Parts: sequence; structure tokens; C-alpha cells
Amino acid sequence: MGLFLSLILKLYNVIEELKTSYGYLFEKELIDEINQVGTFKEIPQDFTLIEIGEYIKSIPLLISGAIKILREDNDGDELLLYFLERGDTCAMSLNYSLGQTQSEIRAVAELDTKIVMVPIQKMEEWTGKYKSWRNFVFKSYHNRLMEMLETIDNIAFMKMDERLVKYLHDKVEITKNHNLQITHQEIAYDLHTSRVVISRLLKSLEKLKKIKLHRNNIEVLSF
Amino acid sequence: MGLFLSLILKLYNVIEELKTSYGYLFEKELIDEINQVGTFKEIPQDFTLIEIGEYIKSIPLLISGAIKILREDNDGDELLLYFLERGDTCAMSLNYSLGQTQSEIRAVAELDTKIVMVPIQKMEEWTGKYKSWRNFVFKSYHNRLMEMLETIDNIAFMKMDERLVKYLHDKVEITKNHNLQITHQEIAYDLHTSRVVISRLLKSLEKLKKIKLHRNNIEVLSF
DNA sequence: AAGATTATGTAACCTTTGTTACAGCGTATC
DNA sequence: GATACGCTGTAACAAAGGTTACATAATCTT
Repeated sequence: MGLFLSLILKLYNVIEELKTSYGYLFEKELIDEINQVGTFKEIPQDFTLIEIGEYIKSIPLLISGAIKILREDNDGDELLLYFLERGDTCAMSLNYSLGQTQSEIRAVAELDTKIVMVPIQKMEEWTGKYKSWRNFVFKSYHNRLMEMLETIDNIAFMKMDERLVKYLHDKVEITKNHNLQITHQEIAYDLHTSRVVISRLLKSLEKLKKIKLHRNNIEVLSF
Repeated sequence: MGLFLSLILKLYNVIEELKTSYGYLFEKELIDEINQVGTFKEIPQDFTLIEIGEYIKSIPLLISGAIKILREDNDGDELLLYFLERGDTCAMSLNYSLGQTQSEIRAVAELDTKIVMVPIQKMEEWTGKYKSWRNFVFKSYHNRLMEMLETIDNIAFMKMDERLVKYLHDKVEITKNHNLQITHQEIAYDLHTSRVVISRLLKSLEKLKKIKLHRNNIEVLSF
């Protein structure tokens, strides 16, 4: 009886979470369908949702938290592309071609994150059936294109010191915390450079009183 | 009478061109609709189709030729993003939000190019009405995302000499000509670097017998 | 043909970024 | 508390790319 009640509560919560995050976007019928075929998942921080080369079987709809999308080259060198937040989905997963598609990116939970996974098969059905889903997919694609453009701007037009400042500010925004739990090496991976370069630039930012450096922690002062 | 005949021939050609480039994608009814509302345009090489900040009023469907898509930063520094070819469209234009959208990119004809311009208003109508159009839009978005990924790979993971080699090879492929009519300065703009750097690297490629340098012309030997 | 314009070649130098090496500190583990 | 390990700081050097300056060559203009 207690178990039964908690199951009902759980389901109730999922549909509530969906309504909160997507209710303003989707019709009631679509929310109901998502609730039926989707699986709710709670992802702990730093968990890898998908690796490069893995087959994409479902589309993630973000309820809360944040997901970091990374690109990697043949030598294993990384680069942070962008973050996904509530109401976002991964445009890379939206490709519903006949054959299976392999992921071009790695997705890692940046925070504890709640998502609803929808089987990729529903894509085609829903894009015909629900105008709101169609618009959502178009909008997602468009947002992702804009974020890729921003990433290109960053790496093409900005120098490493500017990129680092932007990175720190983005992190503060995503985590909603001025104290970033992060090592210099981790930043170096995300920006595709070396730890020494990051330490050097961070130290100069500290001298400018923009940040304060601690072990495993960076305090962002100016924002 | 001669004029009347040539008009008929012209219209006939447009629908034929559409059928050749898009017939395998679109239903006959959609081809007919495109033919009715679209305007056929012949764009001469180097003509700018759209500037950054201009309002997007129509979607270009490429019939033949090639279009170069460029990004620019606040200081006017350029960067080549990718090329569009037959059967492609500009994903940046596909955003049919309520308000007008400003272009984030510049589009320049790389070759003499034929396109059909479709009013942006048709987007919403056709995505509901034609499954093939929907798929085309999704596929375009996906292709453009993949090209942006490739661009990011280039600028993030490759050094200038490798980027230059890739650039030359891409040019040969697009123009279908081993003799590239181009100056060092133009290459420098596309790759967002300086003319001196390009001259230096080109000279070293020439010493490696990969290219032969002439005035306003680069002969690509190894391919 | 003379002069102007544009394209290319190259040297010298500077800045940014990447690499190697090592020291010192904080924390966890035994 | 001794030891090991991970994180940070920094120096010294190397490499890539950007800048300035100038010479020369090809082409266009008049």
C-alpha cells in the first residue's frame, strides 16, 4: 500500500515536472503521450549520458539541471561545445534517419539532472501529429545552431584569456554559484589547452582581483 | 510572340530544374507549389545574397552552383563556415518565428549560381502539409549542424597549415577545377589569418610540390 | 612608355600559446 | 606521522602565428 502510493506519487510528479517545463510548449495530449512512452531519469553530476560513437536510441528532454556537450578529436583532445538546460533537448539526437545514427558528441551531466527520455521512433510520428512538437524540434535545432555559432566565435575570434573569462562566467550562470568546484586541469580540457596555460591566466585574473584561487575551487568576484 | 515563347520556355525550365534537383525529395504537388510562389534567380559569382543583420524574408533552394557562408565578428574579421551546393538550403533562414529574424551570417555566391527563393511564410504551412518538406527541413538542419561541427573541428584541433590544405582541397571540389583563381589575401580572410601567414605556408606547400603558385592563381597538384 | 595599382616574397621581430621540468602545498591513506 | 598522490605555481624554453616593413613583379591606366 505504501509502495503503491509512492508509485502513484512518482508518476504524478513526472507529469507535473513535464507540465512545468514543457506545459507552455506542448498540448495536453502530447504531454500525456510523452508521459506514457518516456522514461524519467535522475542523472547524478558527472555521469556520462552518451559517448561519441554510441547509437542514439532516444531523445532527452531536460527537466532540470544541466548537461555539458563535448566534442573530441581523434587524439582524444576535448572541447566544450555548449550546455543544455531546462526546456532544451539535444539537437544531435533529433536526426531520425532510417538507419541508426551514431553520436558525434559526448554528453555529461554538469549538475544533478532530471530528464525524460523519449524513444527516437516517436520523432516522425509526433512531427506529423503535433504542431507544437514540430515547432519545438525546429526551435531546438535553431538554438543549437546559434550556440554552435557562438562556440565558433569564441574559438575563432577570441584569445585564450577572454575565452577563460567567458567560461568562468558561463559556469557561474549554469551552476548559480560564484564558487566553482573545479581544477585547472578540468578547465584546460574544456577549452582544449594545457593546464599550465590555464594556471598562468588564472593567476593573472587573480592579480586583477577578478577571481580568488583556492584548491579545487575558484571564487568568481566580478560578475 | 518570340517573347511569349521564351517566357513559356523559361517557366518550363524552372520546373524542370526543380524536378532535377528536388524531384527525388518532394511530391509533385510541392514542386508545383514551389514553382508557383518561388522566384527563380541567377546569381553571378561573388554576388552577396545576404548580409549580416539583414532581415530574412525568403529561403533559398540551391539548383546549381555554390554559396559560401561566412561569419564575421564585431571588428569585421571574417571566417568561412561552409559551402552550400545543389539540394542544400540555408538552415539559418529556416527559423520562422513570429518576428522577423536577422541574418547571423553573410552568404556570397562562390560560383555562378541558380536558386529558387521561397517566401518564409510558406515554411509553417508546408511543414504541416508536406511530410517531404518536413524531412527536408530536418535534414537541412542536421547537415548544417554537422558542417558546423566540422568547422569547429578545423579551427579547434587543426593547425593553420592543415587548415590551408583542407581549404584548397575543398575549393577544388566545389569549383571542380584544380586551378584556383584566388589571391593569398582572400584565403587569409576566409581562414581568419593574415596574408603574410598564408603566403608563407603556401610557399612551403609549393616546396613540397603539392601546389604551384602563380599570380591570382594556385594550381593544386596533389589531390 | 611612364606611372599607379595590386599581388607576392621575405626578413625581422613580437605575442600568444604550448611544453618540459620541478618545487611546494594540501589532503587522503596507511 | 610518514608516505603517496593530486593540485597549483613558476621558470625556461620552443613553436606557431601575427605584425611591420620593404622589395620585386605583374598588370592596369592613361
